[in-house]
Amino acid sequence: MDGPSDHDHTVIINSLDDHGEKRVVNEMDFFADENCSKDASTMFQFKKESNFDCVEQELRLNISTGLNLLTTNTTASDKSTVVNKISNEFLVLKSEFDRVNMENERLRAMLNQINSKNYSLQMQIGTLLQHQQNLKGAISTGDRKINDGVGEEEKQRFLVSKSMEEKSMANELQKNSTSEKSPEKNFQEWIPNNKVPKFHSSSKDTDQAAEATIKKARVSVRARSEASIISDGCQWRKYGQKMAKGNPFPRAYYRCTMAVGCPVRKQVQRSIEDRLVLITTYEGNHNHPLPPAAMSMASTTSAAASMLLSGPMPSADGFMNPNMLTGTILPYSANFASISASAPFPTVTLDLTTTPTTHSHMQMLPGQFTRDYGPQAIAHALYNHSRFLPGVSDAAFFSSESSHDMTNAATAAIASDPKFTAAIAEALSSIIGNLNPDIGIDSKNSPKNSSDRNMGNLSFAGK
DNA sequence: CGGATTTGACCGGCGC
DNA sequence: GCGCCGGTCAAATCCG
Repeated sequence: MDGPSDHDHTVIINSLDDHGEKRVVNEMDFFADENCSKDASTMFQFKKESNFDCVEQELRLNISTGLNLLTTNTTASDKSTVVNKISNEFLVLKSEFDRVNMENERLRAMLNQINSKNYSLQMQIGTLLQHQQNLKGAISTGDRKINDGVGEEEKQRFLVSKSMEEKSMANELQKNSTSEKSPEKNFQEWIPNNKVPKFHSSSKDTDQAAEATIKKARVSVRARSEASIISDGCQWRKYGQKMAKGNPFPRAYYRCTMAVGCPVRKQVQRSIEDRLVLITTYEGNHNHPLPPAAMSMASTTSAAASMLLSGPMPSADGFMNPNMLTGTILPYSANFASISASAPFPTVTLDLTTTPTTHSHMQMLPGQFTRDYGPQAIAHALYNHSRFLPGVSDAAFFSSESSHDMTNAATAAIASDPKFTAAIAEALSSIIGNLNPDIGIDSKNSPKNSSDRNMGNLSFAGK
C-alpha cells in the first residue's frame, strides 16, 4: 500500500453569493499532477490561467450581482466607483498572485539546483572517502613493506606523498563543489555504496563501530496522515506487522524494494497520543539512485541522521539539560526535531505535525537522554533554520496544512528551504571537517553567509 | 500467474 | 534458564 496518499490536496476558493453566503467557486487540486506532489516549489503552482479565469469570471459575476442590488438606491457614478474599486482590488490581487507564482517558479529553480548540487557533492564525498579507504589500504601495505626493512627516511617520504595525495583529492573536492552537474547526469553517475559515508578514522575497529552506528542510527518522522503510510517517493514492501508494547496500533515493517538488496527499512506506527499522527522510522542507507520524488524525504532524513552522528560524544557530565537547550539556545518551544539516545539506537525525530505558526523549531522532549551535539551540528543548524524559515516555506506549509497529508509538503518545504540546506551544510561540513581537516570544506561558504545565499557551495543529499 | 500482503513461527538480545 | 519483546522470515493468502 505505497501509493500516494488518498487525501485531497485541494484548496477551496470561496466567494459570497447574492445572499452573502459562502459558496465554492473552484477547487484547486495542487497535486493533480503526480510530479507536482513531490515538489515543494510547485506546491503553490495553481492551475494558473484556467483557475484564475474562473475566479475572474466569478468575480465579475459578483460585481454584476452587486450592481443589481445597488440599483435601487444608488446612482450611476456610485456604480462606476464600486466597479472601479472592485476591479482595482482584483487587479491588485491578481498582480500579487502573479508575483507569488513567479516566486514559486524561482524557488523551484532553486530546488532543482540544490538537488543537483546534492547529487554532485554526495558523489564526490563518496568517491573521496572511497579513495581514502584505498589509500589506507595502500598505507598499511606500505607500512608492512617499510617494516620489512626500508629505512626511516623512505618511510617518511611514503607517508608524506600519501598525505599530499589526500590533500590533492580534498582540493579537487573543494574545487568541484562549485561546479554544476545536471541531476540526470549525476543520477546516472551515482555510485552505489558510495552513499554510505565511510568516515576516516584511526583504526579498523572504530571504522566498524562507526559503520554499525550509522546503520543503527534512525530517523523518525512524525507526520499527520490518515493513510496507513506516507508517500515518500520510494517503493516499499511490507514484510511484517507486530503489536508493539504500549501502543494499541500495530507497527508495520517495510523494506525498500527499489533495488535488490537495498538495506533500508522503515517502521510505520500510529502515535499513541494522536492517532492521526503517523510515525515513520527510517533505518539504513539506500544502495541505489533515488528518484527525484524521493530526494526530499531522503535528504532530510539522511541529513538528520548525519547530524545525529556528527557531534562529539557527551562532554564532561555526558548529559545536556534539555530545558537549558530549549531555554537558551533555542528560543522557541514548538516541535521540529528531537534527538534521543535513550532508545537502543540513536534516533532523530523530525516532527512535521506542527502548525504553520509553530513549525520549524526544535524541542528536546522531557525525560529524554540528550547528547550534546555541539553548536555546529544540531543546535546551530536547526536554530538557524528556526530563525530563517518563516517566509518562503510558509506557503508550502500553509497549503499542506490545508490538506491532511503534511508529509510531502513539509519535507519538501524543509528540503527546499535554502536556509535549512545551509544549516545542514554547516552540519555536514563540521562532520567532514572534524574527521579530516584537510578536506577543508569551508562552512563560511555556506549559503547563509555567501552573497548567493540560496545557491550555496555545499548542500546535502543523503541515502 | 506473479507480485504484494498477511500472519504465525522463529530468532536473538536483554533483564531477572 | 526462562520469559518478554522487537524484529524478521516464510508459507499462505490475496489481488490485479
